Amino acid sequence: MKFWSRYFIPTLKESPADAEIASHKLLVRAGLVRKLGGGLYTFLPMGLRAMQKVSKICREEMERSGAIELLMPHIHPAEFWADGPRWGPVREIMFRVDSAGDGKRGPREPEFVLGPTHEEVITPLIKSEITSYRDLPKCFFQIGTKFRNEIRPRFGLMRAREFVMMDGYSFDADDAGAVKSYMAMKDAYEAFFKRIGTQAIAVEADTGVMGGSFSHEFMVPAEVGDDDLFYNEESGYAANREKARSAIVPEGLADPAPLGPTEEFPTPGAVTIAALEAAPYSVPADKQFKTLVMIGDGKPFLMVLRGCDDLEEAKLGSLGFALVRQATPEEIEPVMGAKPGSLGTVKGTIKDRAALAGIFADNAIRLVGNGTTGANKDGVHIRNVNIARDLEISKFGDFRRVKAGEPDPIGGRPLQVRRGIEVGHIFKLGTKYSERIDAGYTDDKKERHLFVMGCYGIGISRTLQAVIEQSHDADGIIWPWAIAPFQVLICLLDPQDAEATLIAARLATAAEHAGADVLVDDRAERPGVKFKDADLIGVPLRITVGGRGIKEGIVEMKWRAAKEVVKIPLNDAEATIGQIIRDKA
RNA sequence: CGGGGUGUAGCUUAGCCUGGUAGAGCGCCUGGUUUGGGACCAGGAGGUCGUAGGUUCGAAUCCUAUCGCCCCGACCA
Repeated sequence: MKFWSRYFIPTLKESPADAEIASHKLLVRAGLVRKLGGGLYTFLPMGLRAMQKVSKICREEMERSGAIELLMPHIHPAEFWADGPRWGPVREIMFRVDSAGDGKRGPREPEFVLGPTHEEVITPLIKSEITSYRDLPKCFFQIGTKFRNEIRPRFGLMRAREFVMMDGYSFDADDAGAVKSYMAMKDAYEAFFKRIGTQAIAVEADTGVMGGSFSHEFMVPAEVGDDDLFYNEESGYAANREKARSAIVPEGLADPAPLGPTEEFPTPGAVTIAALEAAPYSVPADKQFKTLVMIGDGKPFLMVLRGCDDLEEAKLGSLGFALVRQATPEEIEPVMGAKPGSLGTVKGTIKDRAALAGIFADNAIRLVGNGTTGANKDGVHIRNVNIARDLEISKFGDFRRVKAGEPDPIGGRPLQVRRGIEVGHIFKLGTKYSERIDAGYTDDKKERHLFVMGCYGIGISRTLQAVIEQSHDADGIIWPWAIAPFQVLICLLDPQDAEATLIAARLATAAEHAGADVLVDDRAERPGVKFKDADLIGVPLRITVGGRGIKEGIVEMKWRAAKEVVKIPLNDAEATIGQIIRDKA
């Protein structure tokens, strides 16, 4: 039980100028956090209480799934990272630590780094400690601070430089075991998000820098999210933008019959899809071939899409290039023979075909018959272009960005789209990390195998903010019961009145015995101030004890999420409130 | 890192264009009146106007540099 007058809940009437989104404003206004610097936040008592509850539930669900908690150092010797598979892409976000502190030691390469994640630390550990199949499978996790020098910290705790994360790592003897571990984590995640009272959707995701064979992101739907998720509730399909597919190309689609021979026609100045759609050309975007020149590991390649489609760059990962970017106009002309706007892939029109690493095409262009594309001569296009007869494609694949309303790949139902906040991610890594340092075990036939790994993360501090983003109104936070810093607020309107104070104390004790965390607002403030603050800090259950009610022989009970006030007779208020709390927990 | 914005009291900000004693609201302190949805009156404390140069008789205001912060992009829990 805490008394507000002796506790520390610095609430603010106005939002800080640097907060943009509702949850960020409320974190500060409700006295949960204060900013130290960009992406660096102090957790004030209320924020810490909420976060500790999130951590506790996370820990319980991880342990229930069989995972084992440990704690690894935040400071890593740099050699654990140097030359590893992720050193290139990840080093930019790693904080470097100079142990001497005088700038003289290791100025070129850091001696230590602050851990952004722990694959590089746990894999060597397990390599030396687990050598037999008898000790597998194992799944470890920890909950602690992570450091990432984000290029652009954003939205308070949403993308911070220092944040609290649960990270887990599974080690299995074979692929089937790894899939089992992965599914166990998926279940644990779902249980966790359910318990903290938030809606999180598991979506298929791109593996990105982590590598690995497949992964799911857990997204909290919110307008301010940084990712789009495509889903259909009936079919159960859900994927993020990078990964989302749609069934717009029917199975066994026959190529349309050619109308006639290809034919060049002049299109002076028409260098965009839109320009060709307009008069006098009037070629619909979905009858155009769009040819993009990309550079993969220094070598140009072509990507052909429908005019109406956009390239999803994350999907280029399947082509096997380490680094992909768009080509510059200067790079394009010598290869293609024309400037962007008149490019195409009709056989024989590319100036320097040998320079290309490949000509790739999105499956959806198979919907285009008798289409139009650039002639690789400035100001000239070609019509009546048909894929099989006229184009040279080295590989088809799914490279386009899906659009809302397209049929989902499972049942063909329309895809819906929402913004979401990524709060958790699970990866089936395979042997990427174990292979690098030869981490493995011996099986019952004395044969050596590599560990098959998985890794798992939940952004604890980010989840806290995502919950607020999802659960608030114009007056403040509406905490889910399970993670509220306090579940019950005894709003003592007359702290100078002995009778009221006594009643408040009795109710607070009863609530506490029933299992709730109780805050008593005993401040010498006017009722209006107390009610406004109560709404702002979002305590789920408010009990108001005041002179007016006492005269009437009642106290008032109000749920933060509800409108109506319930009057409870004084004589059995303790029992009633205790029962309500026990029912809730 | 590219583009845009912004820095004035603990917080929110006006003043800047057109240079001339730095102003308000909230919060805080004192006294009084109030007391069921952010009270009122009176008095008070609190500011090297981000920092460093420059222009000028004179700079919060104009110029240059620099730093911090915020927003959009690529990346992530």
